[in-house]
Amino acid sequence: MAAARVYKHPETGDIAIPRVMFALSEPLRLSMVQLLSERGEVDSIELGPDLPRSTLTHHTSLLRESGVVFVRAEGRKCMIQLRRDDLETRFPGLIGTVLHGYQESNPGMAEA
Amino acid sequence: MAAARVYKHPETGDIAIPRVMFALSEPLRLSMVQLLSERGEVDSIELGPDLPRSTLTHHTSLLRESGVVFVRAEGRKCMIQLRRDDLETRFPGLIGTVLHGYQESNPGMAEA
DNA sequence: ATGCTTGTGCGAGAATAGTCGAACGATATG
DNA sequence: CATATCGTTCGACTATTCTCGCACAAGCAT
Repeated sequence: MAAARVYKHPETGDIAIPRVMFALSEPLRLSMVQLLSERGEVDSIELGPDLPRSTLTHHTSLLRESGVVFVRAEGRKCMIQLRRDDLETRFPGLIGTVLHGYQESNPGMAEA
Repeated sequence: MAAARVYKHPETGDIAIPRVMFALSEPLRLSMVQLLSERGEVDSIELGPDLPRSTLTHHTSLLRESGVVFVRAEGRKCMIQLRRDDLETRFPGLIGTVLHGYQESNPGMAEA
């Protein structure tokens, strides 16, 4: 039986640069994307274990709707990963340079 | 004699990626940066000839304070240009891929 | 069946962002 | 000197975003 929760994602061609830029303009979401870049697919709870659940849902929804991440339900979990290939297709090098710039100012985050 | 208006710009090292992403997340500012990319230094009025002047100032100030552009006064004019070299230093390839992505969805803008 | 875990959606409050008119000041022109 | 041009600032209004408590529902364990 299909998962109860099915998530809608924009088609690769419909990913809009202003929305991607906006999604990556908030430090909290930037840190989430940084973590996804390192770890591949994770349970969304790992992106903000101390956040209130509605705050976490708000940000993961924005990342999904902007086309930055894929989300799929796995039982009651919510698995999330970077849409790296689609973002590379549409905006080559964007994620790499943004995360590199991010790590320059937040070097300690990688160990978290 | 020095220009009456002297503009403050962040040092290259102080340009923060979230602020750059934010500056480039608004379609109006994206179109301004697209135009600067093509024409080099221009009178700021060329970025939005039909905009109310306070709206134009609001956006040009945000672009300057985020580190995306250089601004200098020339008499009563306001000359503005992309900080291309500094942005390439800090975030290699960012501007190129963002503007390429922007033009994919707004092909007619180049002739404006 | 009950209890726990986790996500979602609603709604509220606070903060931020976008728009822009009006007033003012500096520069340039007549 | 008067007028025109253009930028800035203030303040107001509207819109959007961020945070998050609460209630509810689905999945899982007991």
